[in-house]
Amino acid sequence: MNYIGEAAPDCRAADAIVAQIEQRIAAGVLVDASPLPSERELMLEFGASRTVVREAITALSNRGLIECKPRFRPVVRRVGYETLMIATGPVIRQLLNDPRGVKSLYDMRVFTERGLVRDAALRATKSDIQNLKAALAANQASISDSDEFYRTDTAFHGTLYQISDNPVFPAIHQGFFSWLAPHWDRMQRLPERNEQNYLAHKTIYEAILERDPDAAEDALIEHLAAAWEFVRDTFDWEDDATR
Amino acid sequence: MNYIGEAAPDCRAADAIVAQIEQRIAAGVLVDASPLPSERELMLEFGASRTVVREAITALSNRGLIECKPRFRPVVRRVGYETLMIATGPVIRQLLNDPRGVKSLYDMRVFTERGLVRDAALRATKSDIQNLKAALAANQASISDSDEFYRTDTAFHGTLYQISDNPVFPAIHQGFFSWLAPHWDRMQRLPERNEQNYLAHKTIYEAILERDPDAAEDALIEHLAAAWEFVRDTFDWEDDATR
DNA sequence: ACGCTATTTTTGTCGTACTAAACTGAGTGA
DNA sequence: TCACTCAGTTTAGTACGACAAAAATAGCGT
Repeated sequence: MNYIGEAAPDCRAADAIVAQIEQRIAAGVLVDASPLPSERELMLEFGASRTVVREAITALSNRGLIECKPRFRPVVRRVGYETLMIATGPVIRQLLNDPRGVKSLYDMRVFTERGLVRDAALRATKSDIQNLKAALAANQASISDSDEFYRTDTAFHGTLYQISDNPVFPAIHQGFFSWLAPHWDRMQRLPERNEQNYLAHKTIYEAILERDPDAAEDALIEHLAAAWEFVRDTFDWEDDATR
Repeated sequence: MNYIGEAAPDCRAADAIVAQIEQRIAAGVLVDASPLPSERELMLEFGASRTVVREAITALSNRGLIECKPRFRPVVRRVGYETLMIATGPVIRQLLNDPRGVKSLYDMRVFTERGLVRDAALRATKSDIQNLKAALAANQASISDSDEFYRTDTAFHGTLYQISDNPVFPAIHQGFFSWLAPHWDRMQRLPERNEQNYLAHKTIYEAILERDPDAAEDALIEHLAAAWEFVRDTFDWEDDATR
């Protein structure tokens, strides 16, 4: 069995072109945000037919390395960790068709944030804490406006993802947010629930302030468990534990 | 701004076909491991040219929803969490061109396993512990055979990923393993290092046995930090902190 | 120098054709 | 009867040409 991300020994002509272009993007020959050469140029350059060139382009597009607007030139996009989320998007959407997929993903989120708040409690800098405080204040200020509260809620959690200096985390936050959003949009939002969530955030914040990772983790678990109860009702899962 | 995993209002004909086929796979009309209809059939069915059909097929292939061997019929593959890793593979490879990418990913692994060992210490069942014990024994038995040790080492960590009942974790383990493997292959392996790693595994195991999450986490951190020191040397990073 | 229009590219899609490989079934031999 | 071989058929991979529509560009007029 091969590795997961492998390429079989190139049998398709397009794969070779894909590899070449990938390399050029990595090497910086093709600069970020600049358009790809036209298909004809690529044909000449690689000595392939337009069919193959176009196939390569779609492949690169699906991999998230270039951005293809319908009738425009493809644009090179230097890969960042957001690109990961683009590539995973379609698959995730498939997985979320099954409510269990939503649960699994949500559990992943809980797992991640548990680790994050622990780390925050242990290693948050002054500036981190200031950011958290600001996010919390914004959160409190918007309790009565459910839409705005949703945004500041997300932002508060996002701040947690930024405390770690690992650039992967903000991308993951973006991913969780956009994947789970459709399900959260269906949840009814009420000021009293907002209040409850705000208080949970506050508890987490204070635990971080007191450098108490266990308390922070417990508060987060309780917070997200409560939130899950709100969301689970929006599913029309027919409780088919069989399938 | 759109969601991350969205599809723009279909302007490309292929996208419509992709969506249709995606839906059929999700609905179970196209069964797992069964071949896709031939391109001609799809042409007739969707009233599109072969070009478009083929484009849709490559897209599905890149998304990991079907498996395309060079001259064979594409095979439907019901998406699981491994599919995620397939989709992310190419992007990850790009990110790993930069040593900082390797570091970020490795840190993600450390972060993940820290949470996993904590959970294991708190919630591992008898059967989990038995699995860990077996993995540890296999690990010990292969200290002198570096190749075999590498396998059992990976398996030991993999056991940690399986303790959580979340199916995402085993997939993540597969991902970490295959992405980081190329770098680890370059690391020289010596029996004494194997011994050292085995002892670290044993410490982790014992901490889990004693239901001590902090000790387990600390042992894991130390273990992976030491392993990182071994790997970092294999990079030819010119210490360009500028870029 | 600026805005509008006409011309040229370029992309998206279609059709056809040809090659080589995989699939199918009939026929042959043990 | 079964397995095996070999031709014929189907299909994927690739190439070439064509055309409409949209974008990019050049040219024109003011």
